[in-house]
Amino acid sequence: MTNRTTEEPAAGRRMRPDVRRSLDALLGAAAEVFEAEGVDVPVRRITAKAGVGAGTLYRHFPQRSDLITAVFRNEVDACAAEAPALAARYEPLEALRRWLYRFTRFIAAKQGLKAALHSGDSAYESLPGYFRERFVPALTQLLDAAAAAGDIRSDVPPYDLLQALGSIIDPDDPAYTGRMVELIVDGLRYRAAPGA
Amino acid sequence: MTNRTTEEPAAGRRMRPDVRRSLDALLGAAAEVFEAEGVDVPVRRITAKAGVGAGTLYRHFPQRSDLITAVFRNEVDACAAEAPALAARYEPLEALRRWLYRFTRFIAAKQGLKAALHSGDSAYESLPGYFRERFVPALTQLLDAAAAAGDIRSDVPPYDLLQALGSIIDPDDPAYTGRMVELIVDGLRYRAAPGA
DNA sequence: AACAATACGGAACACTGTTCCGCTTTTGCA
DNA sequence: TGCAAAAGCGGAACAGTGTTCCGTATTGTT
Repeated sequence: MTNRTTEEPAAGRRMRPDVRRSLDALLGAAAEVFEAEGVDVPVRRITAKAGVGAGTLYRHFPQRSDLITAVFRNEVDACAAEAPALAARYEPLEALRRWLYRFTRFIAAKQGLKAALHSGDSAYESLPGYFRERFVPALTQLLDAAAAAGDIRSDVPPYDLLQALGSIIDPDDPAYTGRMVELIVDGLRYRAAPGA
Repeated sequence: MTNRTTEEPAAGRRMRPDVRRSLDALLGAAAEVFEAEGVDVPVRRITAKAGVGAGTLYRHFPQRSDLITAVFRNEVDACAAEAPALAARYEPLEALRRWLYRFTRFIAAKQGLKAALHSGDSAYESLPGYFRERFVPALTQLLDAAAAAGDIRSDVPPYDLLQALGSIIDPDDPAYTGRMVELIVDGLRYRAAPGA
């Protein structure tokens, strides 16, 4: 895997080769280190692995969260993209349930990501924005379909659910996480408008 | 308020007066600083306010969480103690709902406490233990009563609920928090065993 | 080939939590 | 009461963090 960065050459200008090298090295190193040790890893470990100075990292990623979103962008998109696929293959309620599981597994797999999302630390400020932007439309589609089918209520804001599930998730206890997904789905079903 | 520490003189021995002085100063300073700036405040701020050295703090509270539990002990107990009171005054389901609100408000009021509870940081290890020990019995009573009345299902572990609510709470958005409490209560009602 | 613009590396800084130790206070005992 | 031993104290010192800054190296342009 050549690991080319997806970063756009700002304003049409070609990217300097040394910039591309550092960027690729940083993203590659960060991906490996995040996977192994979580997103809370010290910056020095990333720069060392990338063979790059601290200044280089901060010029490209002024906020820590910029690096994280860059690293996880593809996987976030993939998770969001599964919503339409599930909606096509399953009944509305079942599609919703499956995607919620998929979502929890995604967050749980990224060590420390959950804490970063909800830390309130200003270094992670831009992180929820990207997640919201991608996941809300995906979930909205599933909720609308299930509500139209009369399976669930329609007055719960999608972002509420993402926020709530994203907080609840315990990466070390998938069984507990699963029980809570079911409990919340049941909560959605409690006041379903019958028929469609 | 004289702010005498509640710490027991270990093994019956009387407490040295200088120990009592440092302990009281630390607990008083920590309480004020936690209130104003949250539990994540640097230790130096606490020791400075208490007029005490760092060594003194660490001898009395080897873990950061020891200081936090000591400071919040009374309030935790007060919150737990409201469960029986509510159970006596309201219908089972209403008592449960009210206590859950009370619980969320308690956690939300303590800046940074929520993050500390779920941070996974070893410095906060002993924190969930105390909370669990106090809150689980309180909540169990309410859940059992509501289940016996046929209002809610009976297969949800109390600690699951505490954990889930404790994570969901957003101190800056009480409305959202309230919606989630209601959603979870509805989830509990969805599979209620009818009658009692 | 020479120059300007850009980016690089890593030392330096500021701020954490935590440990360690010389000194002071208190206690127990004669 | 006087005095040695024990216990506790304060704060300097250490280690590890994120972040900035700047002299040097690389690249694009003429």
